[in-house]
Amino acid sequence: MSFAFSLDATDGRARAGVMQTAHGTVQTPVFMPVGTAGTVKAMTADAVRQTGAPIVLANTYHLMLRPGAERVARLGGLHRMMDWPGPILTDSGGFQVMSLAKLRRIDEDGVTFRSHIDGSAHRLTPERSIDIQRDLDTTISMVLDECTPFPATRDEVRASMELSLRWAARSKAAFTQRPGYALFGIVQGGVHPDLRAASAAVLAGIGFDGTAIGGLAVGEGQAAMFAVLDATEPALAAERPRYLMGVGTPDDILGAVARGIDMFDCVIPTRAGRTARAYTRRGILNLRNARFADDDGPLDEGCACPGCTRHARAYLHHLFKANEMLGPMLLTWHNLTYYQDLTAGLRTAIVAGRLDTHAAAVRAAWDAGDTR
RNA sequence: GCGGGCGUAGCUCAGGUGGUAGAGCGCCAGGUUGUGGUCUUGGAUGCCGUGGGUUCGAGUCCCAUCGCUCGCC
Repeated sequence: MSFAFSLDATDGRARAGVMQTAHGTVQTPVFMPVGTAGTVKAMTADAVRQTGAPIVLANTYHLMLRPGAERVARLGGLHRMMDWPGPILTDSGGFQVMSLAKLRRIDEDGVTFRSHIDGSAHRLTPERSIDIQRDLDTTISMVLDECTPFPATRDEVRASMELSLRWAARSKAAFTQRPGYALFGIVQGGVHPDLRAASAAVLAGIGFDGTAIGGLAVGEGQAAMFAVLDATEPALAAERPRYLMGVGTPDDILGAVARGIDMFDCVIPTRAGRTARAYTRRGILNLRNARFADDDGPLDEGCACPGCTRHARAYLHHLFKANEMLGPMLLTWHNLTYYQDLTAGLRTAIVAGRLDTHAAAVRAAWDAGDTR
């Protein structure tokens, strides 16, 4: 079984595809739940499967610090540890080094940093990141990149992007091809269309199984993000999956799918689930709000998750007020189910050639608001 | 019955020498985009037990009273 991606249908620039991997098949557009530390927080692997998610994320930085990549390998790899036989994509660690590590120094060869957990010193290079991801037995590895801060001057963005491209080439060289496994490159270039296009062209020359777009949703705003996608998409090969890293809100996903993006990951549904925020067909609800104390109805009519079919809003409200862990569990389950339903609906609409009208209807329901 | 202590925000309590009240928690609401179940930003709330007195002015001083509490009988 070799890694493969093919398109079932297109609608404008939007695509409905299928990704074949060593660990299973993934239909796109797809939303990948984030399981940073080898767990989708508050969820059993079985629960994640029941939301419909075909693939999950894990993180190189976090797992190399704890429990350690070699230990994961000795214990049989991430799939076995997590009870997740399906595909796993791991972030390379570059983003976390920037956002979490205490002291960090970037040089041409890599990045030196201190653990945010215990202050211990570590070194991450493109080669080391790829080795770790192989130890983890991740299905889709990501090249080590530098997530360019925002805002930054054009010169800073260019220098950062070029460093990421050199690291991408080294990552490719360090990656061992195995059937059904993949390595994705990452486009950087800030909000500059020409830098984005140039970055994508270089990555295409190196040759990756898929292309990620990184460095977005970092404060530039949705309009600027969409402008970057518009500028980048023409430079991306049609026969490779495109992955918009770290994005985003349901509305971000609607707009990005229409602009030719196939894959997403984001902490929003899981983190929001832990903080009582529910994403529903009728918009966003904060279940801590007192207005739900006596609300006997379902959280989101039309959702088949346990929180919606077996409990009332009032119970979910109570769980959060009482700080009971079942609250985050049920709401994470719901939010992930909602995101899966959202992307599945987009896929169906693309296949039917009616993405625009479908997306308009989805947005109209959000705008109508919660009418209870 | 006698002696001591205490009664201030929903809760626990701060409020030298008198100048019309604060904190923490809770409550109400917001933020969170390649994850710290984290953190954070706002907001509302007081017959300062009650009744008198002194004073220009009392949560603060005086008297009485009610309630709670500890000890002794």
